[in-house]
Amino acid sequence: MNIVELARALNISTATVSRALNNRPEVSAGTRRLVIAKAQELGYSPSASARQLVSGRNQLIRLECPRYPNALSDQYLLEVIRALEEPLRKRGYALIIRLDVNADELPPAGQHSVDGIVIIAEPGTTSSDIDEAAKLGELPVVVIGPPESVESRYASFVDVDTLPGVEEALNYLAALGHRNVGYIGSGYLGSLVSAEMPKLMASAGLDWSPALTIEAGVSRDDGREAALKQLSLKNRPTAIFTRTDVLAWGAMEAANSLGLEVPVDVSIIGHDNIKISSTLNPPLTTVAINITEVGRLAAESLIGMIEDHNPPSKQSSSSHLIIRRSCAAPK
Amino acid sequence: MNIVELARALNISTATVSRALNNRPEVSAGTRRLVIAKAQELGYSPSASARQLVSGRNQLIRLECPRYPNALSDQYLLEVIRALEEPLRKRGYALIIRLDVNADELPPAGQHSVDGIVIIAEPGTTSSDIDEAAKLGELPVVVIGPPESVESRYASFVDVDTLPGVEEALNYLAALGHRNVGYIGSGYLGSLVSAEMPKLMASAGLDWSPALTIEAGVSRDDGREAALKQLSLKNRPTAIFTRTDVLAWGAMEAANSLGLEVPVDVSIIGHDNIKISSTLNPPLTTVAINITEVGRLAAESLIGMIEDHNPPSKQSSSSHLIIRRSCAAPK
DNA sequence: CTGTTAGCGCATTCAC
DNA sequence: GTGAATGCGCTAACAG
Repeated sequence: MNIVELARALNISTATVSRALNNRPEVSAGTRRLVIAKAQELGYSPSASARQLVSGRNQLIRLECPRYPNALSDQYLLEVIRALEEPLRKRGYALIIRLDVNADELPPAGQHSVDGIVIIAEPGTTSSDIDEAAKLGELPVVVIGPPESVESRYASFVDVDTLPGVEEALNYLAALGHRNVGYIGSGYLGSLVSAEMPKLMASAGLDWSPALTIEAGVSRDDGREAALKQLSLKNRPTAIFTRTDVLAWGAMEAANSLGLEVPVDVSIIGHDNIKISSTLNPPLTTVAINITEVGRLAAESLIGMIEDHNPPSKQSSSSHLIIRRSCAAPK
Repeated sequence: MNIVELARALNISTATVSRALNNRPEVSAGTRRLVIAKAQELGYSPSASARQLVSGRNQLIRLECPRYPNALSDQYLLEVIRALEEPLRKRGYALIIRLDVNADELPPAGQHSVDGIVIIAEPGTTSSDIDEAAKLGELPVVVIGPPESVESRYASFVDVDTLPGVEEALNYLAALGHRNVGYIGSGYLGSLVSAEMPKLMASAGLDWSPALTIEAGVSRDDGREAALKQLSLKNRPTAIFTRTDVLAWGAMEAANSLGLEVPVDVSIIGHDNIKISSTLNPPLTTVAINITEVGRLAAESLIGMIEDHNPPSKQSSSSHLIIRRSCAAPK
């Protein structure tokens, strides 16, 4: 069933059918109703490729994901995929997934053409990666969660403004009576949170010290090792804030292995509110980012760039503290 | 840069260019080299939609994933995606992801046309779902991990032959000296493993009893509850075999909460070898399925159906036991 | 082995 | 407000 058959069944021209189906203003309401009804009746569905051939668009979005090093980041990745896929699908776009992208294996041919690209940034993502993907503005691109240093005039950015949630977390710790709080970072170069930590801790009324700051990495093991170091200090922290829930999980294990009970002996706060965090023992108090919102913002800005030629934008999705049971007043 | 410009730059016809680029036999080797070199030089990449319009193919594969209920199944899902995407990409196919498919929201229009479909089966998948997706044989379909009862003449199937690994696991338990072994199933209706369990246990020399068999579900909580029941029995099992690692994880928690130490007081064997299983405490002995192989088999059979019109096939990827530290001789 | 040509299904001019 | 005609880039027949 193609547009010609549809038009013939209606005794009108293909041009009118096309206009009716594409919500063009130059068609009478009556004709449009007829066309739509008949299309439904006959089960007509337009050929994406023919449309693309003539219009240049193909309703395809590519998602580029870096290789993350461990299980839980994978889960986070899947949530992002979900959060993106749904709004895009509702707008008629399909998501092509490209996992584990390596710059070295990009056969310029063989690339499917797409209407836009979503790039999930990783620590190694650079500004020129972005510019290249955007082909200097020819192709709409939105970047999710870029490192601070990454910029591009050609792409939209959706980042996660973690600061409000982090502030909330530190204030909460201070309110519980903590002073001596450790920080375990994820090792992102130039991470805003890490950079701001001294200031943030100070304004929450906490003591910050370099000895209690470790840029660990992203895995549970990284978190465990870092926490092990901090908790073995003679002036050990009464609470630990970690840059990710995965690190927090590792920190919990470290505490347990040292015979310390969470939250009685040490409080732990994570960041990301990944699914598993509520099932840890004890359930992890954590800074929640709204991944669904991230996906929605990314999808909307991308569609805006594609359909309305919106200029690149910068948006943030915010964060807040979710209090569960991994924090208590210090002994 | 399109095929016409490329042809003009070479002073040959577009037909020859097309043939050279598509590895057709009717082209001289010299011409082919020239064409390929020039194409690279000029950065020519063919338009997928133009190609699809005339050839009917578009090098697109759709992956349909059901909504899984918990975090770890998500991780398993992502591994499958990885395992599929890589071989497909190498063959020039792109993967469209469709998450959380619900039968109720399939607008027949708006579906992107694809060359083939991969369906990850869930407990609720039925034979007619498959037939429908395959459009009675018009569209190549491969189903990964179907429930036993699902069949279709129109689709290929890749399932995970878990039996060898399960046998290995039970024999291992028997060799350690266990007799009284609990089984926690995932609740799949008509699951082969569950159905075969009495026989499998018997042939391993273990005692099977209905009281020690629970079809729990898929979540960690399900596993914990089921194990709690089994371990509270007065004649409690000295070992538990679970249908998934997630269930095993829950079972470990149950044991711990009862003051039982794994593996000293109770041995636990899981199934799936998901990433996290090696990081549990103790590291989980488990039956490993080869997800990468599953993805490869699925990709290959799908491409075979598409490109060589192979008939639907049935394949299995096998399994084997990975011994870590969650099992010991019974006290 | 290579060239010529005819569409694939659609959106879009330009007429009317 | 509608119809006729054109061409997007490519592959497949058919000729040579």
